[in-house]
Amino acid sequence: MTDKKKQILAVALELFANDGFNGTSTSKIAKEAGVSEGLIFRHFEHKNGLLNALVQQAVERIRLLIEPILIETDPKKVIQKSIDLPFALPESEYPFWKLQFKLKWENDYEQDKMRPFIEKLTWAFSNLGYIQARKEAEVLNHIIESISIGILREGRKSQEGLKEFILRKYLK
Amino acid sequence: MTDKKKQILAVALELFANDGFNGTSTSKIAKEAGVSEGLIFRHFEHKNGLLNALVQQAVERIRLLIEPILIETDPKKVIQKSIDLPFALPESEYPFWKLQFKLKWENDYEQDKMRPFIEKLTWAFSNLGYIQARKEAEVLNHIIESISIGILREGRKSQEGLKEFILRKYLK
DNA sequence: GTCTATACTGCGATAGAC
DNA sequence: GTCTATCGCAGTATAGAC
Repeated sequence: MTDKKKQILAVALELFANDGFNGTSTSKIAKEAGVSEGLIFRHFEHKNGLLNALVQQAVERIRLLIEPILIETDPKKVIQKSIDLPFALPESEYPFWKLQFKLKWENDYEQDKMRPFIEKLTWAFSNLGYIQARKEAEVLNHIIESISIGILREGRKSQEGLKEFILRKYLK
Repeated sequence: MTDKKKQILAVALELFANDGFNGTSTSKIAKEAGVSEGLIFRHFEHKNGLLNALVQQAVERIRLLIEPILIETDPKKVIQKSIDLPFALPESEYPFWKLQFKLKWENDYEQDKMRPFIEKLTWAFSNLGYIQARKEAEVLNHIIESISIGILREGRKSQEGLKEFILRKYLK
């Protein structure tokens, strides 16, 4: 992957996240990336190719993000790390995750990338003696998702107070 | 409001929810609504006027939706009705709420329409003896938001099992 | 640079309500 | 006879994909 290609993707990501796919023109991407518009089509064929590449990246990034949780063997740590997840996102990656959350509303977006994460949470709750471990996991996953959305939309600070509160709720 | 005007709004809602604002052309709206394109502009001035009208409707619908909760005087019923909220949405209104959730990602969308709802939840938890009533309310609000999203994306059934579970969690 | 899509305008015409 | 809601369609200007 050449530098210019990376640069195009980075700019496309930022613009798609802010203005939406249809709200972003290829010419604007080219200008902001400091490349000719033609180069975009050389690398990605059509505008949609840009989006596809970005979605592909998402699969890998999600995997990396939840991997430390999946290999954790202490159930309490699983839960603690899970709650920490949205707060640990580097701010530089906010546009990336913003785009993913927006894309979830598109009909052809493959859902369920978080399935193994929920399984692991279920395992953790089960291990801690919760009867309805699966539901407990789903609820916590809901909380984490919604907090993530809050952070991406209004910044980490808007949610920070909740972290300790939830940790205590689950790990007392 | 004439029938055709209503029809235009209904179609615009559906298309905006599915294909996004920028992804929907006024000519397509006109065709699907069975009206001339000119009529759209006669009634709404510009394409954005359509969106404004839809957002205006949202304010009112949200008010109607949470009103029964706001006037409730029994704290347990407040919580019970709140949890029931996303499950009680008529399926015919799903596109409407879908659009609202999508719009939340736009920069100029006025957030915080749910503020009074959170206040009421806080009041309820406070009344039930919870120490950190405010945080408790925020967490439940997160759960309800995320469940709503799940229902809008994957249907009511995908979340139904959680309802009883959460009710019991909070009202036992 | 080319070509298409799209927001928006303008206007003549019709049919029904009062 | 006027007013209002509508149609149908020609036309302009611009943006945007390629």
